[in-house]
Formats: sequence, structure tokens, C-alpha cells
Amino acid sequence: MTKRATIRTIAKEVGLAPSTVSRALNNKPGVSATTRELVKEASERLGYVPFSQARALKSSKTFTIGVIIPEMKNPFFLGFLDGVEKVLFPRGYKFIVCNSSQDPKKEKVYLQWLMEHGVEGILACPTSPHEDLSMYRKIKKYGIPVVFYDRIIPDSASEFDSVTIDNKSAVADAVFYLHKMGHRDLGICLPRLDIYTIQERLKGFYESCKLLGIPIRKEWVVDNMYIGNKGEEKLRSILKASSRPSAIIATNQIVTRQILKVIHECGFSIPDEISVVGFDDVPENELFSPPITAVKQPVLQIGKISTTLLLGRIDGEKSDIENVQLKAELVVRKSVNSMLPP
Amino acid sequence: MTKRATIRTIAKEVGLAPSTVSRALNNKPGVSATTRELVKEASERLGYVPFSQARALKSSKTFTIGVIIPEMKNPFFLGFLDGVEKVLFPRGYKFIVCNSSQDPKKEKVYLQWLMEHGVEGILACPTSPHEDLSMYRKIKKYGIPVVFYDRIIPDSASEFDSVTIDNKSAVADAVFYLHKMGHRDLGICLPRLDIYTIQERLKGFYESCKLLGIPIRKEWVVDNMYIGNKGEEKLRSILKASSRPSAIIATNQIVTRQILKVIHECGFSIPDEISVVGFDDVPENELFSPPITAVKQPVLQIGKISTTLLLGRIDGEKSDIENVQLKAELVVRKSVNSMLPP
DNA sequence: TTGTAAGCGTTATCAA
DNA sequence: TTGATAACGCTTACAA
Repeated sequence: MTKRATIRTIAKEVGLAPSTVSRALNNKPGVSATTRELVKEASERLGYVPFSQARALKSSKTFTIGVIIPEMKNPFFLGFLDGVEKVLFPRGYKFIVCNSSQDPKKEKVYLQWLMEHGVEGILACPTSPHEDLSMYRKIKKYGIPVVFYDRIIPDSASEFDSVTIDNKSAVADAVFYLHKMGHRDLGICLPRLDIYTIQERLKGFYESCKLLGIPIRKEWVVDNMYIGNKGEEKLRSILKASSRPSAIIATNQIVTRQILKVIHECGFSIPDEISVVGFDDVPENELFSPPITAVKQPVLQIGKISTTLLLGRIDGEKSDIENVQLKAELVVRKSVNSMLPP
Repeated sequence: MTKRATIRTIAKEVGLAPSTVSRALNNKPGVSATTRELVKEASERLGYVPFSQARALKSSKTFTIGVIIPEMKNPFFLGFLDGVEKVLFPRGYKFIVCNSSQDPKKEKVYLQWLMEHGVEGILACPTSPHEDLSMYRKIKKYGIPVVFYDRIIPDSASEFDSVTIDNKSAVADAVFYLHKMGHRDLGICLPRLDIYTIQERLKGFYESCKLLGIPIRKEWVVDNMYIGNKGEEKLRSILKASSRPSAIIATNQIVTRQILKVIHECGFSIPDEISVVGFDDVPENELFSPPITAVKQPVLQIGKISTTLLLGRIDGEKSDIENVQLKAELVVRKSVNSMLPP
């Protein structure tokens, strides 16, 4: 393992100045064809690898963006990353994935690191529970564009670009559908209440129930499915009570799984004994017995649009802040029973 | 948006030399407590952000590694990345995810980019179909350690560290189990044959069948499940034929889903009419009706071990090449019928 | 067309 | 304890 070849090594090798070598390698004008050939050949032969850190020192272009995701196990973020990559690769950009694990401190550490490492932009699903925008403001002030995706920090709409879905109507659609199918006794399960999207989804539940005159039973709102076994236990006790909901609504994919698990354990059959509306549309929804009716988020789109928006900002687009809101869609399968008289 | 504060800005602000500021900020010895305080306060006030590219120019430490994954949709890699992150974060390292999309050209582009961007090591699941090690050799020669995970390039064992599972026995275990349950008519589905792990899994199938005296029906080996609808169609025709296998073995998670899908479409019930052994253990396996018996890879372990190995190399450990091979485990659930007389 | 020299922000070495 | 200076590898005016 010899010392790395630099532009100087090549210069010496071919008897030219480093600047000429630089020009030749970067296909800049003002170099004779012969020289260029000569330089490229030598570069190849010496196994020269440009050192982008040095270049970044001058140009501050790193062709890297940072992506903050709050959890790794939720397939939503995998789909999102897929969309991000599809837009990034053709543009020659790469991304650094930072898993905040839903921990604001970890998020902060990562954000600081991303700043220091010269990312040109950041896609963030913020996890801060107490509206702490300070770090993101700092980053923006520092000249690094930020686009929020999936979640936003309330009241930050005018400050940051964002790409989200209409979470309220996503759940409202589910409620409307259940209502249409004759359901009046609805339960809902949520992973945890300190997440923006989840709060919105719950609001959508409350608002649509109110609108339709569906009575809300607070005890059928399970808001801590992520907290150990608490949530699952609570759901179990709800299902085993003498009076139980006729349908359960999920608010993300993990929760969908948890609901199915508890229902299986209780030995109920879907949809005859209980109906289920899942959240997030993943391939396995088709494969369950019965196939699960679910709210489908346009994951790939969220990834592609937020990345496109970010790259636009990196390129210096100075237009107004954009808050893109996409629509979720209810994919009807067989997990909801009709409660209507025939 | 004012100009970025540098170490010089701070130096001017507090009337000290840049070198002193550097020492103060990095908690190096040889700075009086008062000065350190003074500098840190000014740094804070000016919103100073160290520029790691410049630091890397001297130290060549970037605290970044590159990870090559071949596909984004396979949950295996999500679990793997989870393991990687768990080891990396406490050590202050970050990772750049590169999705080669099973495309050797794309893989090469990413590898080149990672080299140029000064990653200190690379975790790779190589996708090269024709044993092309040149790029990886180049990287290693250049001084960047490489650890292969999941897949290896045949005959590279003595050259590169690796963390894999015993793919042959993973499938063989499934075959033994099926045999024990009285199955003699086995089919197997594979995503594509140009992948190392898949070749091994197929070998494991052949070898164990031979050992047990199970006759192999070539037409029940579906080797192109990833190619459009070809694979699914072939499987469908196999299932609809007058003589069909009593059990189907999957060789990854996506293929498991495909098998379940086709079986559902054909209207067969599992396990009464056909048995299934899935590959990769994901939460939904528990939730299918019936729950799916599956080969469980120690995904998280693969991530953690390969990362630990890589960090060791980065730290300069000069021990012999390590080829870690982990064992998969068969998780028995209810998707395999007993064919034995009672 | 090619060479010289300065500088990007940081750190290490040596001198004060 | 602090300061001056050089160096990391590359790019880019400007000069030749």
C-alpha cells in the first residue's frame, strides 16, 4: 500500500504543472489533446483517485444530502428512501441516512454532524416533541436548505418547505367508509401521541365521527401501542369486553400488525366478528386472510417530491416556501364487514 | 445569511491566533481555562460550525463508512442497516447508503464515489455477476477496508473479510424438516440465479434432497421469480398441474410473498392442500393464516458483526482475514402439513 | 497552451 | 500558554 497518488504525483510523472493536470482531468478548456491524453493515461496508471474533501474546500459542493428518519422498522421509510434514491442517483447525489430512533437528542447529534460534514441539504422527518425548531433554524440560517417530509413541526409551515399527506382526511376517509358500511362502534389504535402525523390522524378520527354523528367511546382510543405491551393489552381487554367496537382503525403499519396480532390471539375472525382498516399499504396486506382494507400513503411520491424540492433549493431556487400536501387513498379489500341490513 | 464563521473569525474576535482557537475548541492540552472559556463563548456566539472537510484534509478521518445494498424492498436489508446503525452511532460514525439496484454498473459508480468521498470503510453486498473483484481490490489496495456481508464473491474468501450465513444448510434444514413431516414432492422458488446466496440455497436444496433420497423434479425449480410475471406464472402452472408438489420452499422474503400470492390466487389452502416454508422471518409471518414456518436469518447480528469487524479494520487491526459464518434457524409454525400416517 | 502562486479551513510543529 | 508557519489536495486567477 503505497502513498496515495495526488495531482502532484501525476504532475511529476508527466513533467507538467499540477494546474495543468487538474484542468486535463476535469475536462476544462485550454489543454491540448495530447497533454490531456498523457495526463489521463498517467492518472489511470498511478491509480489516482481525486480527493473530494479537498475539492469541497474550494467549491463547497459535496453532492451529499442528509436524511433524518425516525425509525427503521417502519416500511414507510424504506419506501420513502427508495423514492429519494431514485431522484438522487441520476443527479449524482448520495445520501447519508440518520436514524433518530424517535429520540430528539440523537436527532440533534445527527443534525450537527450533517452540518459539519458539508451536506448540501437535509430531508427531515422531525421527531422533536416540543416544537423545538432551533436546530433547524440554525441549519437554514447557515445556508443549508431543509425540507420536512411526513411530519412537520406545527406552525413552521411558513418557514420550511414540506411534503406531507392530508392525515386528517386519510383517517376520515376510513371513518366515512366504515360509516357507509354500517359501522357505528369504532375503535382506533395509535403508536404514540407525541408524533405530529398521529395527532392529525386522531383529529381526523374525532372530526369525522362528530360530523357523522358517530358517538366516540374514549376507552376505545388506544394511544400507546408502542409502549411495551400496554397498548396490546389494552386492545385485548377492549375486544374481550361484553360490548366491543365493530371496527378498529390503525394509524400506521406497525400498529396494523399489532391489531391483527391481538385479534388473532383473541380468536376473532375478520371481518365477521370484527372489521379492520389498516394504515400504509404494503404487499402483505393482499396476502392476509382476508386481505386488509387499508389507507395507502403515496410513499414513493413523498420521497421523490421532497427530494426534487430539496435539489431545487440546492440549485438556488428562490421561490416561496412550498407546503405540498398529498392525498392518501383508501384501498378497499375484504377486512370490513357490511353491517347493513341486506 | 452572513459568511460562515471560521476558526479565523473567532481568532480575530477574541484577539488570539487561529491555532490557539483550534486547541481550545478541540479540548487539547496547553490552553488556559480562561482562554478556553473565552473561545468557546465566542464560537457559540458567532454560530461557528467546524468544517469537517478541512479537517479530513489533514487527518483523513471522516467518520463515515459506505454501505452497498442491492435492493431496497427486501426487508432483510432494512434489518441489516438497523444493526449497522446500532454499532455505528455510539462510535460516532455515520453511513452513506448506496442502492446498487442489483446493477453492477451502478455499484461501480457508487464504489468510485465512496472512494473519492473519503469513506473510511465499506460494507458491501456485492452484486457483480461475473466475479469481478477488480473494483474491490482497487479499494482495498487504496487503503480502505472492505467487509462483504450476506453475499461473497466466490473464491474471494481469503482476500476479504465477510459475514454470511450458511445458506446451504439454511435450506437443507427446511428440506430435512419437510422430509421428517413426510413430504417427498418438493418445489423451490428463487428470485434469480445470478446471486451468490441464491445459488448456495439451491445447492443446499439439491444436496439435501440427494442425501435424503428425495427425487428432484427440475420443473418444480422456479428460478426466475423476479423476472416480470414469468416466475409467478410458472409457479401457477405447476400448482395447477395434475401432479404437483406437496410443499414449496422460498428463498427470500419477496419470493415468500409471491408464493403466498399465487397459492391464494389458485385457491389452495395452506397447509392442507399445499405446505410452504418461507425465507426470512418478518413479523407478518406470525399474522398470516396459517402462520408461516420460515427460515430465520440473524439479520441484526449480520449487521452488527460486519460493522464491528469493519471498525476493527479501520482501527488498524491487522489480524487474519475473517470469514464469519452464522447459522440460520428454522422457525416452525403452521404452514407445513404432516403427511405421515397418524 | 502551460506554469506560478494563492487560497479554501483546519491542524501540527516549532518557536517565542 | 500562545503565536507563526507550513501543510493537507485541489482549483483558479493571473502571468508567461
